[in-house]
Amino acid sequence: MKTVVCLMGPTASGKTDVAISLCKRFPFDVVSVDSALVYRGMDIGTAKPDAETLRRTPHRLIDIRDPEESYSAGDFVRDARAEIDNILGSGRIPLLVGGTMMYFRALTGGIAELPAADPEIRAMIDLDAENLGWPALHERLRTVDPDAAKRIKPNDRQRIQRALEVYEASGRPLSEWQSQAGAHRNEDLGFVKVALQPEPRQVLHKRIQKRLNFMLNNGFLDEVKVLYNRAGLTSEHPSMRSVGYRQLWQHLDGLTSLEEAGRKALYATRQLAKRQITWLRSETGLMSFDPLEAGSIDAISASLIEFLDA
RNA sequence: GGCCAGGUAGCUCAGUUGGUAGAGCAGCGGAUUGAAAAUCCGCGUGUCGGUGGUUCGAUUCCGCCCCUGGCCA
Repeated sequence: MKTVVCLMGPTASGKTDVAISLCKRFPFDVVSVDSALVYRGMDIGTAKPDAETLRRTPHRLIDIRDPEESYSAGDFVRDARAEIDNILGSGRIPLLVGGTMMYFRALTGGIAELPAADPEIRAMIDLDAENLGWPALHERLRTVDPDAAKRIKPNDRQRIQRALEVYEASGRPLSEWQSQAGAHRNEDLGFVKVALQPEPRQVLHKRIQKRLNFMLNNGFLDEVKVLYNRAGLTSEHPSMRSVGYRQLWQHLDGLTSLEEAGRKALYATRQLAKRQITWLRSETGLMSFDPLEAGSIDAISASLIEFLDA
């Protein structure tokens, strides 16, 4: 069984620094697990490692999409598996680093084979939702896929839409697809999971604030302006719904002051961190470390050596 | 100094014809199967500025005091 190391943690927990340190001690090659770092031209607001860092410590699955394109958990599982095989094939060890917990979950726990997203079907569902409201579409879902309707809340537009989309695209309910024995389980890989969890929460909040201020003082708004001025890009694109970008876009739309946009971006980042921490709590077999504690790198290294020798 | 408005949750505010109070935001907990930095679900955290009075009972009515903002001096 081949070992793959996962380094997970909430935003601003210092994952990149830890990854770089670990790369100096082990024959690791880094794969990014981040739904926002995949986009080109989104550098400052995503806290993407800078060019010099990437030159010294290459990260795979960064800058692989245009912001007008979308990327999905399914795409990630396919891409990540290819990169992992690549790294293993060269005799090195994959280090998966990131904060997109659903990507980790999909990779390590498997993800069902499903029809891909279909923009036309989504547009039609959006139109229906505008006329009827999401709870009505939830009722529609109940008739075609009662199991999914039971699971999905009447206001959860994204999941209602996805479930209806799958049914309309394939004629089979989402629940049926998902109950098929999990494809892409990657059971031939041994995932070693390391989590970075700074304590207490307030410390993470301070780091988030400091980092956001730094971004705003170092060209974040200009970066968003460039994206804002692109003819084909809208606030509806998944890339532009990212934390920070969304709020600054609203400011450029004249809906909020810059100050308010900054405040809202701060709130959104904290809430993101909270959701990431919730994912981590439900993760099993995790080795947790506080990255802000002295000697944490040594502690992580010591724990990893056991697994890497085996 | 005088007059007026206000002082209620971390913030912005609502409210109680007298029976110790509730929204939004923030925060906290949870869910999470091709948009996941997304999308949802749940939870009110409080000397109602202070003090004295009236009252069975005062955050609410009255007096005094303190604080903030505005107007007049």
